[in-house]
Amino acid sequence: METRKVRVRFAPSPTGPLHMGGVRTALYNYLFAKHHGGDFILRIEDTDQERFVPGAEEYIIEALKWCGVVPNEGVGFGDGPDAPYRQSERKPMYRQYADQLVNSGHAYYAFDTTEELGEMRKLIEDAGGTSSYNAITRQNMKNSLTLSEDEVKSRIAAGEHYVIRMKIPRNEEIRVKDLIRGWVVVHSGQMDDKVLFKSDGMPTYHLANVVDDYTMKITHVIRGEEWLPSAPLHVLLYRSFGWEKEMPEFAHLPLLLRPDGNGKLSKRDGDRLGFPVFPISGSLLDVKTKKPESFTGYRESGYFPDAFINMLALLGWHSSGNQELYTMEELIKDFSLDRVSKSGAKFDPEKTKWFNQQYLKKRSDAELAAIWMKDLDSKGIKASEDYVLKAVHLVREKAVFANELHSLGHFLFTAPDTYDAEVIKKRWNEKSALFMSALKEAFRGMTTFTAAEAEACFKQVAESNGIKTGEVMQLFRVCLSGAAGGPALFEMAELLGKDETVKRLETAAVKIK
RNA sequence: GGCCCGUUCGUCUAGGGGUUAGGACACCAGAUUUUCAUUCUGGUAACACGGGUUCGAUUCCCGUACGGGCUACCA
Repeated sequence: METRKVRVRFAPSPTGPLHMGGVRTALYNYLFAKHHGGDFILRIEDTDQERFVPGAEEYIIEALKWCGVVPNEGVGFGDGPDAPYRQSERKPMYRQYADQLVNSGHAYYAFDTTEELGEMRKLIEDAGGTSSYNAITRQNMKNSLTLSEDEVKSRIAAGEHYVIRMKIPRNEEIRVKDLIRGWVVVHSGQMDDKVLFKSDGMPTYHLANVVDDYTMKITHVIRGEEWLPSAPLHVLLYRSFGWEKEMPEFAHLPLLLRPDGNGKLSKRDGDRLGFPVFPISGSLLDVKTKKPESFTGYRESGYFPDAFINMLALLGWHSSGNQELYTMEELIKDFSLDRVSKSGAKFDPEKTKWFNQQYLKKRSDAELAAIWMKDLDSKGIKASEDYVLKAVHLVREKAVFANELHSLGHFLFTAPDTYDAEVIKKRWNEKSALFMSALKEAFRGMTTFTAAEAEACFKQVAESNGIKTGEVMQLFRVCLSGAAGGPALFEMAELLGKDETVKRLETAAVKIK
């Protein structure tokens, strides 16, 4: 029965940085589209010029690119048959649809001022009523249902501000079929006459979203659960337009919740608990205060995009098996909306780190070396590719993030200037100092200096000095690296090379007192 | 307040009328490792509650509680 080509859209509004919940919505749309060989469209919903944030759109585009969730049509990704994809650029087309609804009796003009609306709401609230502008209350307001045709005309002619409201039927059950939750039924008496067309000449989300989805031939609307309450209105809109046959299917995704306590995940939680909430770092004006606010991203925190995506995919969706690690191809192959959970998912920063670690393990030495090399460059440290490659090999197993490679192995490039005080206090004495001196001389005399040879030499010197290797092993490590822990000791010595090892032992003998 | 949605280990989840309720993160213990990390092995830990339906409910139904979302000329 469903023969149309699958077309889905991600439709954020440019009011700030796209947060990870939005990325997940985009991802699920993308996976669904690709799974069905369909189209994934990016549409920018900028019908509210008050809340427009410069740069937000660019941020959204860059974020999607970094994540590899790439639309095949839409703002920033090339035009398709339904361009433009920015609602502000589609402005001229909405009015006719609003008029169509007025003419067919599904909508009406309303002239009430903000003050009048406020008064009405207060009255209803005091009386213990529920919804505000509805089949009952609209009879007492200033609109084309209560005013004479002539007065409506003259008000409009006089340039009075007005909006167009949906005329919600008085007594009907509105049924929405949600692919994740099943049928959701709402009584029209509980809905209110939402504004469809604003006095500034722009449509509201409700009108624009339905008109665009219809004209763009969207087959499935996959969006956050916060839209579920307005879904009945959208169904009514399709019906009023006579577009029921073309109405897309709906799927409302469970929300991403904060790790501790309850509630929707927000920027604040990230700041407070120390994890990124956004895909990439940046600074944009706050939609409310209009002041610049900077924020940290997964990219800058050292996460791999595929790890980030893998984690996000599993926050609200799971296949039937026990698989946790998925490539994008596997996600596309396995994804289905009927396996999306109904309940909100608390975000777990710890598991996100684990995902990154898994992906780091999959990276080759060369890939990690390239990242470390950049880091070294920025610090003005010169090193050969071959050397960095070997350094990666030594420290990679300790890393969760590629950007911590340097802190894990900085001593492979720069000699230590401080030494672990605890180890020195415990192990540095006359006897061990003597040993280090003997070791240094023994090393100096070696012609080749492999890890195995260095280790054999170390043991021999220990034996001839009547000292147990356990007593001086860690001390040797501290002399070389300054740190009590680190990579395999003799491997490290081999990489540093004989000369550097001897030199560091000399320096240590002088510096440690 | 009203409406809507939800509820399996601390967290993400699998499962489904009869199961030792499975996996993963985290945590704990042991093994390996000169250290740390890795790896391996093992362990603690869950069907919100109350009624039904049923021979039997964690699974189906209804309530309750709790949680969340929405309730703008915002999306």
